[in-house]
Amino acid sequence: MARRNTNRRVGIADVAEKAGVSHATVSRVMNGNAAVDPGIAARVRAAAAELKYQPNPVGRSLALGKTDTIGIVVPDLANPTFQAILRGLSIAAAQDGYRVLIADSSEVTSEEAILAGEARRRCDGVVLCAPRMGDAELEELAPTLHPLVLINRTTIATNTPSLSVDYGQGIQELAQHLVSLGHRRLVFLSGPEHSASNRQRLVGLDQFRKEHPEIELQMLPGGSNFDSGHECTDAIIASGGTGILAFNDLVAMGLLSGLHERGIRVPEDISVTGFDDIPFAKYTTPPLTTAAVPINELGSLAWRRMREQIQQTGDAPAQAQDEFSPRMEIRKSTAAPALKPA
Amino acid sequence: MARRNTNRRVGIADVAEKAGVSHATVSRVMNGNAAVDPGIAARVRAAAAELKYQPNPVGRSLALGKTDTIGIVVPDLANPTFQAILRGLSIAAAQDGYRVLIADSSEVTSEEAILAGEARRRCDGVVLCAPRMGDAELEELAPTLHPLVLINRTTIATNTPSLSVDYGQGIQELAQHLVSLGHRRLVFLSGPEHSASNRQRLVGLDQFRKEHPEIELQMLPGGSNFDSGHECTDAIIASGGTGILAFNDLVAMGLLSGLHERGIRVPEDISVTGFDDIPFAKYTTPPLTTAAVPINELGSLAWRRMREQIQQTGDAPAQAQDEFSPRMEIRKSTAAPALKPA
DNA sequence: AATAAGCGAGAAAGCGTTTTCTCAGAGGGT
DNA sequence: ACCCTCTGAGAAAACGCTTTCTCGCTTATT
Repeated sequence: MARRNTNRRVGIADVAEKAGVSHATVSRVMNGNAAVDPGIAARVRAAAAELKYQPNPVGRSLALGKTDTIGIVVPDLANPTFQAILRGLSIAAAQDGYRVLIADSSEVTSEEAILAGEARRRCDGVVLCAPRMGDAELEELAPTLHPLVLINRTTIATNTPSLSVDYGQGIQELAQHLVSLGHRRLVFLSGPEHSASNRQRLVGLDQFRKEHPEIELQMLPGGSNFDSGHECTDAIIASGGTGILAFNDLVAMGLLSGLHERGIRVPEDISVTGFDDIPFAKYTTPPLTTAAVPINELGSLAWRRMREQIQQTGDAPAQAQDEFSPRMEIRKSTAAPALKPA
Repeated sequence: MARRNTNRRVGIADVAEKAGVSHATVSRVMNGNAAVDPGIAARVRAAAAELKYQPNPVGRSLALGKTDTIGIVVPDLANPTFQAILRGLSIAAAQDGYRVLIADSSEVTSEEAILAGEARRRCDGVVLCAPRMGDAELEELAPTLHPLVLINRTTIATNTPSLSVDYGQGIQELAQHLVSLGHRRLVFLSGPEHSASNRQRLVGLDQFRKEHPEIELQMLPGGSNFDSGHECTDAIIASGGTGILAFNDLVAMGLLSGLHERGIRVPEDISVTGFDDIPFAKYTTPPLTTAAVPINELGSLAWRRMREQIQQTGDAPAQAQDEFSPRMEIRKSTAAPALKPA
């Protein structure tokens, strides 16, 4: 067996011995499950206090079949959006006595299922945040993860609660905003290939194209962070576009920085929009026009949906599908273009 | 006992039965600990694969006495500095097969010890990040947390590995920078009362005062986030200071925003400095002069120090005390004051 | 007063692993 | 041919807890 009971941490047996009762009774007192003689209960509590006894959560988890922990897997912990979700989730869960275990897939699609599975085995449930995996894989994985909440992704077959944002609508509104300012040549700096929210933006922009055939709209491959925005600077300049729709605020900020380095003024020469409205978006130079996603609510709502499943006594699921609409935040990074288009 | 073994997840017993061996043998095969007949091993592996067997980590943890998880407790998960540390820690730990459990004390000092204790019981070690608790309490708590790594805090009696930043030196350099620009009336917007790094800044500023008796240096109570910086705007204006040393970048950004609302120009009317150099500091309006802390290294180094303790076979500790010096980042939020002081 | 009912505490099983202990059988040495 | 050693697999204990089961004791009922 494992380590011999040399200088072991104080366990239930120690308390039982000190109080002169069986460990079953100690357990009963600590959990208040069954009726225990008040005198004995007091003796047990005194012994526990004196020994500073704290139940071992691992033993407890094994016996109870629950860990009071949920896992969250995110594609990139450096992204403020995911940080905010994590924070909201953690705080909400803590209020109900749950902890959160984190897993960062670092945008490595093939790792997601493994990380999620591992997390699920250690936890009572999993929040899968913006998974990059394919629909088929997700569909197959979802049931095995069961108390599962999806963020920025939905399943069809398996009825899993999900939280989503209407990125398609948001990007259309941003494009519309640029057009109404007078822009005629737009560029979309797309996000990670496997990002579902990126696909939603693309679908939204297709719709936009249909409604505005007169507007030129280019697509440029990008990424999801500062650096990818920064790296796109020259491609953006070469594109001749005057209204740039960045995949998110981070990309927009990287681009802002790159344009500044090249001496190109925003918004005088080029207008730039972000997406998400991360807390810093209003502090950029210039403050960023963006579509605000309620990132603070996302985390806490994810916990609520998770809790509903965990507490569920086993009957009707009634899985909620929550959808949020982004809210336009018009700031200083967008303005009418200086030159009339051809 | 707990739930009856109704439709249970597949366990080691199922694999054993399918392979026609005892579960002890299955365990041996899965862990490769003892010699097992190659034929039997193959049979076991086939059975495990067919049943998609994955060992239950909780049972494993109980038997092994380890969870392959470490905890981190931070005062505020909304702070990008702690987010960066968390991220660095998580990624580094993941590389060695460890996960991280998070606990956010929300700046409630009295919660820290409890959260840390709980985390320690569930995990193989704890990283205590910028704890706000008193020295006495920390000294007392440290041994009970044992595989422990401290960030922004040290212990004297108990020899615990710690990572610290020389905030005292950093704040002096920032003050010196303002003075060399011509500022004569400085204001320090102090941080959370119980923050050790705030105390270090105060000590550094005391030193600064001795070396520059001609400079007026006021202290104003503040906080550690956007809002506290924002709320201080009027007090800052009333102070008459021209060079403002904010507790950190977040406070500085809040102040920037407040000053902008009042129509006060930075750096023309007032110069502002931050601290930490969070990723967004270079994108503020104007870009923030600050003292850069190597936040990316902090997390990964914390893991290295933790791993050293976990792997330690029990002999000589040799606990490392790492100290970093902040690096000045002079940007656009500081400039020579417009008016000569009286 | 005798029996039923009820309360409460100990014994023991069970949660899912790992690991020691034990022992059967194979193989080699004398 | 016999005994000893060695390999390797099963039995069982251990990890630390919760909870069912069981049973002794007290109290109420007729």
